[in-house]
Amino acid sequence: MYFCFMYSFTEENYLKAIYKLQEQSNLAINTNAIASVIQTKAASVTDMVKKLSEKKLLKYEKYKGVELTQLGKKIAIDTVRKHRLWETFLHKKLNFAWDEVHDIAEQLEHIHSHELIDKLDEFLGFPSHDPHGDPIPGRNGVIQQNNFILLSELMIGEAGIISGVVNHSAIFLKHLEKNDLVLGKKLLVQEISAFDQLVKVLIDDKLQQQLSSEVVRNILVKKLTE
Amino acid sequence: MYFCFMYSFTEENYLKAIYKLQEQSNLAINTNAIASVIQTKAASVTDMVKKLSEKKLLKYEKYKGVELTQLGKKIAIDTVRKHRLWETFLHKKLNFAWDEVHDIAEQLEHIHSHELIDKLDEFLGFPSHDPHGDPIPGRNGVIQQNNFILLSELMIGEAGIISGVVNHSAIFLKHLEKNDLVLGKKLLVQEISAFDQLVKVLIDDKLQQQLSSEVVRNILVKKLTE
DNA sequence: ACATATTTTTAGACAAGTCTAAAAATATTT
DNA sequence: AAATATTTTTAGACTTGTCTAAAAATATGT
Repeated sequence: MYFCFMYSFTEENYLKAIYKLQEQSNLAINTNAIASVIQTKAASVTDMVKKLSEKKLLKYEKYKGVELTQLGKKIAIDTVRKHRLWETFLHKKLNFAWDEVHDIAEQLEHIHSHELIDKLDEFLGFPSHDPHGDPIPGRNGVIQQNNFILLSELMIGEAGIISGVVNHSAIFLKHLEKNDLVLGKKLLVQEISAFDQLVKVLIDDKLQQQLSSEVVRNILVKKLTE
Repeated sequence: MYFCFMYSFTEENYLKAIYKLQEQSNLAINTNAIASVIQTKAASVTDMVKKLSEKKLLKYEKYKGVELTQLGKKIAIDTVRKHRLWETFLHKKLNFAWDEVHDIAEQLEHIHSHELIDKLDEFLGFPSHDPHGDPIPGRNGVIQQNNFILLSELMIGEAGIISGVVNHSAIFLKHLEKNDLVLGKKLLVQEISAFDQLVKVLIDDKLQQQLSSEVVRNILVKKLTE
């Protein structure tokens, strides 16, 4: 069992941001990248990173970038778990739209109580994914990896179930919702225009629709194999 | 509609504390009283009270004490509303015991989202009271006053329904729960010892029990009139 | 390899909120 | 009404987290 200190709102946000960057690529994580995720300045990141390093939450070498320690990663994943469970609560129980849950969950994820989050998990029926299709880490910190692929990777004649999104912005999510492109829908790729790359899909074997390449590059599907 | 600034965690706590003191008595609210509720020092209270005064949340005259403005009172009541709704959620939906909900609700009450709190209210079925029997302010800020009386005020032969508590400490609440003295139970006063003031009550027409004067002075009941 | 551009860090300042210790005001006692 | 006790405020310092502007280090172009 790791020592259960209490980390601040800000510390948790830095750890979450660094974790996110670490998952996204194997490149060294530099100050500017963190600053852009956190919406702050590089100088502030340097200060904070030094403090986190002293607390053994990450390894930091001047001018070389940072890397989370086991402990830092555990806190980050814990915060992601809380975020995604709260998002699920807001969507499933309080009927918030999937584009409205993120900002409120950003606040809720910093409530400190292991018991609370475990009881919330149970109340929600131990959900495996949040409203955007992202996997919810277990209380042991294990994240079940998705094997979703981009809708843009499907060939003509192939089908998939909408299972997640790459772009999480409210404007994109609202756009999908308006076009009936929500989690669980079945999509069959019928045609890809050689001229403008528009993709003609059949939604749930009923409705035909044209999707822009911007859209198909941001939808994740579980490929159906007949 | 009042101007919807964002108040800090700390500001909300000060306003809540002052509101609580204002409800408890009509005496001027002095720095030390606030310090003791907030668990801080009088000097810190002076500093904060000046800032709140500049923000028009309260009226402050040096050495004379403070008084909430309309706006300050509105924020305070709003915070109480959030606190009690979250307590209700934790108890009713997540099955926390009534002595466990306070500390978590102290954190949750500072989440900023009117939409969240209104949807939570709806999800809970617009509850009128929290798990300790305290009334939940409406979204308009109106608090329905209870007409509960102390169990110690009942005469021999009179009966009441347990409807609230005066002492909110976890140790007292745990004690009540262990003795089956929870909200909704019917109590009939059968005997009051002239010697040691122990009160013999009949719980739900079944179980007889002796209650200390410390206990009967901290239970609120709705008097039953036959 | 040298000059230039970019990134990162340092230095010093600021805001919120807290503290201790001392000074000022108020309250109480005689 | 003077002396004492209590309460409240001020002054200056500290912490967390942020910022700007300048300095130092690293990366890039030719």
